[in-house]
Amino acid sequence: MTINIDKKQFQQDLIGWFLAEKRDLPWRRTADPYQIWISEIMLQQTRVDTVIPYYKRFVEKFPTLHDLAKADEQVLLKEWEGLGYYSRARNLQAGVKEVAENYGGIVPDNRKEFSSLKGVGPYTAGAVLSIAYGIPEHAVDGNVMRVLSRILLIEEDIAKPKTRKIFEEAVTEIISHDDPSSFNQGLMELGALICTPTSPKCLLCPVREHCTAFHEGKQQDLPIKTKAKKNKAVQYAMVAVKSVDSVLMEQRPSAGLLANMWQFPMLELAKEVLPFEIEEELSESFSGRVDGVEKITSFKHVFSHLTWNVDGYIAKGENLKIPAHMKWVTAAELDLLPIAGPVQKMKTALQLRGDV
DNA sequence: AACTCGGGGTA
DNA sequence: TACCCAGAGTT
Repeated sequence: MTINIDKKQFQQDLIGWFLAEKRDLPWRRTADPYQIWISEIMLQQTRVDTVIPYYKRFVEKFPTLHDLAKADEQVLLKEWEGLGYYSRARNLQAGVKEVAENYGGIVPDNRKEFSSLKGVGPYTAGAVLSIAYGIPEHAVDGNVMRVLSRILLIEEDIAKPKTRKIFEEAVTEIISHDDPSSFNQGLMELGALICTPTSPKCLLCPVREHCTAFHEGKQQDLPIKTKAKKNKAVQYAMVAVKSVDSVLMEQRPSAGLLANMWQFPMLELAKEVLPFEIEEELSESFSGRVDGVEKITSFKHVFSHLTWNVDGYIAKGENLKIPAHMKWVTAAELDLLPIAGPVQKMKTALQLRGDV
């Protein structure tokens, strides 16, 4: 594509603004490629304000690459609990382990090697390489596509995968080779603070004079993005089966939604059911006796692509034959298991009743 | 290319 | 509600 801006002047205006106005974020206080890597993984599809406390706890718990490489996965997932997209945590550890074993513990400083690691895609590779190593690599995220779609008046649909390549080529063309880190971060900072999705603050924009959309009054119409399809709903029963001093928990499969996270045993339901039907279903699946089933709560949990409608039950179980992915835990042990949002809602309901 | 994968802030 | 967020992996 043809780029009709004054590159040098644009770089100077953008970087000058960034250096003067950048937010004081915890990952901007380190030069450690490992810690910058962590921040970029956490920031995927996740807001800065959400990440900050997780990042601080995480680097305190796993200060070096080797600390994370040797960490227990349950402990790792517990640190990630509530942040979402849990495969990020497991992929990050897989990548870190590979660096420890195959790269002498040194994070690779080139795109080919670094982006071969688990969880490191085109954006994260460019972000870490430019920020940690000062290498002029593109780092195109949602902010960058929005900002550049306006500045360069790019009207391709940013929801389409191949559109990202257009922006990568554009960044490669205009990136500063003197300060690639500030250039890439400047584009993202601009997207976060000034060139926002709705109501961009053009009158405060340091690169307004370079912006084609602003000159043509089209900043509100960009970027072009087609709509995502909406999600589906699924009905579940979530059952806290209690014995004398423990409750039954099950671990989810190692792949798919909430992989390896724990939950109270769940039954997918075709329709609304009565408590005695829950009782029959559970007694049969455990070849034992489950009784006293009582509904204690009901809630909805919305994921990005599906919705869980959950009825929460409590029950008593004796002499159950439980499968390998389940175990009985005490209240103290329960607090150590990584659980996702819907399970946390159930746990809270149980705690309010004094049941766990 | 389309789908999967969380959770929360915001208009 | 619907959209968006410092995206990547799988199919």
